[in-house]
Amino acid sequence: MTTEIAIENIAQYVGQKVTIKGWLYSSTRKGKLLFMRLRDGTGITQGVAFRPEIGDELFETLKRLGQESSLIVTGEVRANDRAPGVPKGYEVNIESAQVLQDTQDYPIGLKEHGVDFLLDHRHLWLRSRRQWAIMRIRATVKRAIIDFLDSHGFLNVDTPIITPSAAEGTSTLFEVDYFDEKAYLAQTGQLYNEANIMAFGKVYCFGPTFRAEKSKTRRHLAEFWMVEPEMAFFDLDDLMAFEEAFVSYIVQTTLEKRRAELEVLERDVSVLENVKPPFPRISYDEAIERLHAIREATEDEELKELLKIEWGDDFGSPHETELTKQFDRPVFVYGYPTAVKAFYMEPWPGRPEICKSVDLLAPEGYGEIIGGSERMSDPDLLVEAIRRHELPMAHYQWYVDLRRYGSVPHSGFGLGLERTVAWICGIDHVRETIAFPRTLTRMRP
RNA sequence: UCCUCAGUAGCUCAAUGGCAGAGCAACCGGCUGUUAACCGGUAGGUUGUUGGUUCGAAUCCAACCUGAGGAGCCA
Repeated sequence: MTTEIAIENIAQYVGQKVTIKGWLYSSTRKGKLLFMRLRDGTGITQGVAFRPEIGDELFETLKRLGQESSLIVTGEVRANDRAPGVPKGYEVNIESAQVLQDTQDYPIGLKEHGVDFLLDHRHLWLRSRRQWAIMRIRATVKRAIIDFLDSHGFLNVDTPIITPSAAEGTSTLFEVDYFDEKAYLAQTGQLYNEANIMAFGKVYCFGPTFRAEKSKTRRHLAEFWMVEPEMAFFDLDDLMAFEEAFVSYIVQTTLEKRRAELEVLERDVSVLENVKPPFPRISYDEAIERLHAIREATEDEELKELLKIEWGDDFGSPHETELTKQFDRPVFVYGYPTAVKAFYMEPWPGRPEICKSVDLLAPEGYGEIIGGSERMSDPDLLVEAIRRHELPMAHYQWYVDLRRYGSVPHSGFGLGLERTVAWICGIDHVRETIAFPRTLTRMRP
């Protein structure tokens, strides 16, 4: 009588006979001894086959199995410090095995490969240890996001993906044919969220979003996931306090639940352990001063050139990177110039040239993971802003209505899932944080 | 759209004007503690494409194709 187990729970079965259904990840032969690393989707463990114990026939069969062959093995679990795996330190002494398919010529070896090759084989690449760890962490981050919001009085309300016009009037969007009318894939659900909060108080949408920008960097995807919470009766200070609690919860939950995966990725978790409130808050004005000082101090001529900035300019990626290097946790930058931000942000009282916006920049060069703001609540100012940005007023009539019927101060933000996961995992490209990335040059597999 | 870099065996790379090579993977054999093992052997090539320079081009030149990194824009 054997128990079918998941490898992630193997520690509970030391001394017991178990069955594992999975795939051969790699194997090493040593004469009469055969070490088989087996994966079942929940972890990796080592199967040990000893020729005199299992007989020549089965030993020969197992010895010749190719990488990624599918099989079912049965044997006793024992603890052994030398055994590798996730979790490590356990192995199964193979007594019997059933081969479902002997795979030969699996394309992805255990040695290093180039990005182009790996992306062409993404459907198989997902099976490798690092990718497996990243996707498990992504699922945990997603779960933490939903749990936090659901337990803080938020209602999950889905927003449309097909929209009639650019919500913010800035990005390039994917065009679709909507029954002979031009429509676009949504780049944000925010405007709809603003309608929803007036009905439900606090809401969030969480889904895929689309940008047709021809961006070709480690921080960009054409299709990515964004969670957008929106809150009625929330000002900019409330917003920052909420965001830091939210991000801290996500990071601490991941640390707690995905230690083994972070270890696979060789992530320095001490950096993540710092991610607790309060986060430093600096104004845009102060950020510009800091950047000028950094620029003065650097000897690097190239960096000096990249860091050129004047009040009123938006930050580029080099600016964000240098700025975040000064802190050991995410940093808020608030009060950006109105001119570089979207039309709907509330003006700063007494300083109309800046607005009540706030971005959260992740440390270690990961850049902006959250963009948010207090939204404009005065109907007349909003109409004026829509005109100033030359947006089609007819499309925004309903949005202005929200300020005509019971307008309240309200705020919200969007958090990019892939950038957040990349930062938590400590990996250098967002394309590895989603199962099938869509980039400027890749739509397959 | 612009800038930079790359393309050679299934994979990762070397060969910079003179016989196209190595490691891994594959195949054959050996080993009772492997961890991307190790040891011996076998097989594996239209050097991204087209044109040019040259006695001779993977190497130099031009155009193109493909990919990567970055800028801009953004999460």
